[in-house]
Amino acid sequence: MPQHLDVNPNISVDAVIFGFDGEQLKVLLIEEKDIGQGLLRKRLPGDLIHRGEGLDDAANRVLFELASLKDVTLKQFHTFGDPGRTNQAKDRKWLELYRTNPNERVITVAYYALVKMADFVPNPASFAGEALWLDIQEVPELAFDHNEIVEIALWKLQRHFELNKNAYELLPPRFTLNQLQQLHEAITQEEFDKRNFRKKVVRENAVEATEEKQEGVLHKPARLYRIKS
Amino acid sequence: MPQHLDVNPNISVDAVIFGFDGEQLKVLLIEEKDIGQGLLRKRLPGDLIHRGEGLDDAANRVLFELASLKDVTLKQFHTFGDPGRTNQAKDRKWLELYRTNPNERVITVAYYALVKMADFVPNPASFAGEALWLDIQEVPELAFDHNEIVEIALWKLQRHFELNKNAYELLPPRFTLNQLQQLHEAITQEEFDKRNFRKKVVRENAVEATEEKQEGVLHKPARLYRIKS
DNA sequence: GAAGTTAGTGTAAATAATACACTTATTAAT
DNA sequence: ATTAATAAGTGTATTATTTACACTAACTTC
Repeated sequence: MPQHLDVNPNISVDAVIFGFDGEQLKVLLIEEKDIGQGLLRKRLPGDLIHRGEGLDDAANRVLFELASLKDVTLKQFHTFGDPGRTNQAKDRKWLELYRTNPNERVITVAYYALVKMADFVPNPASFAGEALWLDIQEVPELAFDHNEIVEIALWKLQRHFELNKNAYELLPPRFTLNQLQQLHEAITQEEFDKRNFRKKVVRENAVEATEEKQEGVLHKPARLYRIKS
Repeated sequence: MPQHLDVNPNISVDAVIFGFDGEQLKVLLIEEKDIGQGLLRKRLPGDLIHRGEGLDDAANRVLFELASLKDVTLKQFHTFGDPGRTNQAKDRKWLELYRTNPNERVITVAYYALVKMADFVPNPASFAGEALWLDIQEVPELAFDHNEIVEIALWKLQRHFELNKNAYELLPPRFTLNQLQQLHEAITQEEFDKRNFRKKVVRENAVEATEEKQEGVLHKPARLYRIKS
């Protein structure tokens, strides 16, 4: 992470990117390269903002730089500003290595987004390390307060998911109603009745059936649906 | 507004405080003293944060300093960080007078809260100016991007009002069902049917009738209710 | 053709939402 | 005392939404 001269040392942005692999809700993390200091930790994609850079712009820039993701609809959901949030012992070494002033207090404006996992092309040659998807259930200890940020992002996502029609971001262009249901279940952490779920989908009138069917499955193939334009 | 040495010049907090007078939703604004420079403008209560001060703490401090309000449940709702948000011509003079570095870019973390208007004791002797309630419909042009901040605060309030059971913050300890209805109408900007509204209130089971009645009204007096403990 | 697997479908009951009009209790004026 | 004015308080029928629940159909592999 090169240090720009025109960086604002007190303000960063972080992004919690959710993906869905058909079964589990995933979150995109950056695993830093081991630079021979016993430093190998995972964190959210994020960085200090530049002077004169808008917050949304910074979030989009960072996401592109660290994960080659573009044109993602990011939603700002909370700003984390506890004065001790970057003062834990586990983060000390990293700060000393990468920050010109490791004691500077940093607040971070956090965003979340839903993306189709297929849109994400991992970029292992990045200077910052490797980006990877992890199951939301299996997120290890992260840098700084990033575990808390993920938790709150998930909570906000669950809270706003019904209203938020861009849920389809997470699905391929053609999908089965079961995939749609599994997505809802993965996000809300609830189970729904198949028939009732389908009734609701029909009522909401946002998807339409195609003539296509699943192929290569070892059971009755499901009809494929798409989003109504 | 005295300038502390230990201020963070890039980060502020602002608070949108909603009150209800029985008819209209109000917002609490600070009207600055005319210091003989043709400067007499209204703004939200807010200020730069101190170094090492948490965001929530800063919001509570500012609210106490500017409006003597204490123990208010503040909800952080958005962070405004457009690089041009403090660069409008209308704000130039003020920045030059009050800020050691008027060109510094400032992001602001915004909070909102609902308060009983009776809890607010105006504090006209404040160095910063006078605090006053204005109808949400009649908010004039404010400093910086504060009109936008009020608008978004209102939108969030409307969005989260149903869920948010602390609506009763805005009512006196004993209230009529009509007052409760008017409050809902003031916030949602919709009208409800009296009978249906009462049915819903009964279903939600959050209030109970007392033996007391309104006094001194020139019509059938309404029964007074209170929040169930 | 049998076994295994997921797809796909309907109905009844309970709850919630909506639309709508008259009587009652109080005060002020005569 | 009577009346006028005002907001309080109350019920019912209709429609929409939510919930609970079990069997047959289509495809693959052996």
